[in-house]
Formats: sequence, C-alpha cells, structure tokens
Amino acid sequence: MKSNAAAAAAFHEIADLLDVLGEKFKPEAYRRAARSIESLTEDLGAVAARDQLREIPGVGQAIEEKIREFLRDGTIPYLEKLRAEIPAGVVAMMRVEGLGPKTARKFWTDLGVESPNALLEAIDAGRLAGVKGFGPVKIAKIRTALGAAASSQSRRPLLQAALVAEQIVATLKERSPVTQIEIAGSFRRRRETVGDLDILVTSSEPEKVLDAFAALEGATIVLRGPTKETIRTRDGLQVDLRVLAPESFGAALQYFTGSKDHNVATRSLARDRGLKINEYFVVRGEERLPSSTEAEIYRSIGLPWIPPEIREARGEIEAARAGTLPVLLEPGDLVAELHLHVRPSDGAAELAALARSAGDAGLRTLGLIPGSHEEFDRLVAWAHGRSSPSIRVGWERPYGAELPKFSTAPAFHVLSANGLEPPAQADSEPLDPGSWVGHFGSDPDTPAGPERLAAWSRWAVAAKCPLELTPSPGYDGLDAVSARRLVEGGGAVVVSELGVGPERPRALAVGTARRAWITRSSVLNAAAWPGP
DNA sequence: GCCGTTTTCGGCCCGACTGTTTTCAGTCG
Repeated sequence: MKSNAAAAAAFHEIADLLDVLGEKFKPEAYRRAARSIESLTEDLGAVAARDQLREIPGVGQAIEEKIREFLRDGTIPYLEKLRAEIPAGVVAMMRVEGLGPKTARKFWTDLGVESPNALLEAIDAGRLAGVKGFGPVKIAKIRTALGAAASSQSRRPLLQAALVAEQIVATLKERSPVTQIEIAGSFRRRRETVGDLDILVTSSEPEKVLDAFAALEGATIVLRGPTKETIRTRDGLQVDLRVLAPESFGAALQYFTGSKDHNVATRSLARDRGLKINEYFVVRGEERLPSSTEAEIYRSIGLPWIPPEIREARGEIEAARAGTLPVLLEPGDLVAELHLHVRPSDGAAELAALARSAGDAGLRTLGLIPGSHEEFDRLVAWAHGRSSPSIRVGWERPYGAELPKFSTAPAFHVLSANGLEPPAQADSEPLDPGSWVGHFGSDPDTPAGPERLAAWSRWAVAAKCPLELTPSPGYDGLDAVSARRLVEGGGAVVVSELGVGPERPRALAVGTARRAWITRSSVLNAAAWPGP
C-alpha cells in the first residue's frame, strides 16, 4: 500500500519511536510532515513525479528521501531500523494516560518492562515500589490507566462528540453563571473524529462554573485547579473546561482552536511584527493589545478572521494575507435537503409535519426516500402539487444494483457504496441523472479509510458524479480531505444533514464542507449551483 | 529534521497541573 495515509502512518510511527529515544525536536518534525501528507489533496506519487515533494510543508531533504524510498519500495529502512531497536510495546506504554516517553523509556531500560501488560505484572509483583519518582498515588494511577487503556477508545466520531457537547453546554448555561461559552479544539474545526472537548467560558463567578462542571451527571473529575478542570464522561470522553477573563477570551479561543500547525504559522507572523501571541493576550513589549475576540487577534497580525474549519495550515494563512479566503458554504445556502428517509409508519400528519419543519428551516425542496415500492407510490401521490417546500421522491440502492421498475422515475438516486471500492473504470456504470454516491463505510460504526475515500473522489471527478457529505464524515459521508480533492478536480457534492427538525442546526455536514474549502458553487443542493 | 522579507545556524510555545522531590520533573494540551 503506497497511499498518502500509509506514508503518513509510517512517519507518525517514526515520530513515536524517536519519542521513546528521547529525541527532542525530530518527533515533531516527522509529525508535522505526516500531518501535511494526510491533508494532501493529491497522491504523493504524483507530487514526487513532478519533483515537488519539498513544497509540502515540513518536508525537507531527509524526509523527501524517505518518501521516495517509501514510494519505491513500500518501506523505509530508517523505520525498520527503529522498529528493530525498540519493542512495539514500549510505544504502547507511552500511550497510556499519564505516561509519556520518559516514563515508558525508564520502565523499558531500568526494569526491562516492554509492554502495558508487562507493566501491569510488574506493578502487581511490587517491582515499582521504591523506584525513584513513583510513589503509591502515582502507581495506583498508572494501574487504573492501564485498565482503562484497554477499554476506552481514543477518538470518536464528530457526531457522537457533538451530542455530548450540546448536552454539556446546555447544562452549564442552565446551571451556572457562564457569560460566554464556546467549544474550541478539533471539534470547532469539525474534524472527522474528536479526541476530547475543550470548553472555554467566561464568568464573574468561576467557582460556580467549576462546581457545575464537576457535578455533571456521570462525570469523573480527572483534575481541578483554579482556572482549569478536566472530567471524563461516563463513556470515557475527556472534557476540559477553562475559565477565562473576558479580555482574554479571543486569545484563548484562537489558541485552543488550533490547529497546532495553524498556530505555529500565526505566531510566526506575530513575531515578524514584533508581537507575541499567547493563550491570554497579544503582547507588544509590555503592552497588552485587545484580545477579547478572535477578530482582534487576527487583526493584530494583519489578517482577516479565518474560519475555524480551515485552520489547518493548508493555505489559509496565505489566502487570508492575499485577501482571497473563500466564501465558505453557510447552513443558509442549502435550499434542499435531499436525504430524508421516511418510516413506513409515517402517515399524512407526520409527512405534513416534516414538510413544515423543512419550510421553517428555509428549505425550498425536500427529498424523501421511501423504504419500499408501495411507499414510493404513496409518497409520489402525496407529494404531487405540493410546494414550499416542493417534495421530490428518490430512491436509495447499493451502488451497481439494478433500479427496480417504477411507474414514475425517482427524482434522485442515492447510491450506497457500502464499504466497496469504486469501479476501476469511471464509465463502467451508466448513471441515472440525479445520482450521487454516499454511505462509504460498510456499516455505521466502521469508517471508510482515507484510501477508499480518496479512491471514490478520484473516481467521482472522472465519472462526473457528485458525492455526499453527511454529519458523519468518514463514516457514511465523505471526509474533508477527499471532498477538497473532489471539488479541486471540478467535482460537486451533495450536502445532507439527514434531518430537518431540531438536529438540523448542528450543521455538521456543512462543517465538513467548510473544512474542505467548499463554496456554494460546488454544492448540488445550494442556491447557486448551476443546475444538473 | 525543518526552516529563514531580521538567521544557512540556532531556534523549535509554554503555562497549568500533579505527585513527590524540599525546588522539580513529567505530562498534557
């Protein structure tokens, strides 16, 4: 496998192994290159063929050579050497909560402990007692973390995190004196998966907010200081809360939204202007510049405000500087929801309510998908002549499956990839007009990997077939990197929030579209789309 | 290992928090 994702994985692994060796700056250098490669909208092989690997941020001479080795042989000798030197379990130990490279290395070299399991045995055998730096509290914590490491997943799908986030924000607003509240981090950037939630608040009574946060149902307190508190929810999601002074809110929001690479770039711009940006203020010498809003932070470095979804150091700083930031898709740009499944039990009253919600949400067209032939006919009859919104009845079937005979042709076709790879030939399958492909994962819990999504977007460019974005990027819908690849190639997307009721304001599918630098002109169901 | 409209060498974010250590090291974000 010589995909971008596989190359990135190799560099991430090199970084982890170098961490164990105690290298100070190399791991970050390899990680930076890995992140750049992950967000590349082109195949690494194509970039190498043009001899432009060095243009990838974070790729210099040494990493360019390793990329070429990888593309040629599928392996990197340097990585092989490191693997031979360091047991894989030591990296796994480093991953355990509260353990880092120093500790993992110490256990390995001083105690001969080479894996999390071996560490557990060593603790039970009392071999950690008396080791310098490891008191009873720390040992107990490690023991707990070892138990948790096996069961808790690290990152979870965006949608799942959104449900938790909404709940927590609503509760804090209701039960504590918060003035401003915002979720920062990768959730705000609408990454496909979220590792933790970073909640920022301002309040005149911080203690009360911290208390309310600690009292959230099912919460376990991980740590609590005067300005910062961390809990773990019942299902294992870590949530950080930071209480800030209002004059620092913009600086903190910018700082904790990231991404890391974006912040490195903004800080370097600040340095060029004789400024420093930290999580509290923009500082010129001793002077604190206004830092209560993000716009002020960006203004101080001569930039317009940059939408959080594209803060990934993938050209947004340059675009902001040149005044060419894209006008990203907004929820209000969507004039149609084209992916709404109708339940067999939905009678005329329920359908009318759906239509009303859609109209209330500002939609001009609602696309309904029945589950059976009979329902199809019933819906077509019901939909006839309706307007504001007008109703279209479509059909969903696995990609490649034959379309059943209908008395009236479906208005649109959702073709489910269902975990399959795209056909090798773009034109192997004649597509009905009004077709697009979605459901890339094999089931709701299994995401399609970046390789498969990239393959579908390559296919879609050639086949001139739109692909679907949903609230579960990488799972049922396209991820942002592949979506950007698709529209850069001239392709289009259908943005489906999969609902018209209260869940619609979440706009997670729109978030993914924004992350992919998508403007409304590439969106089939947005106002400005030139038409099929 | 990467990077450079102040540097091709010398930087690379740094503050909060915890446990243990009596002044700090490690982790985390």
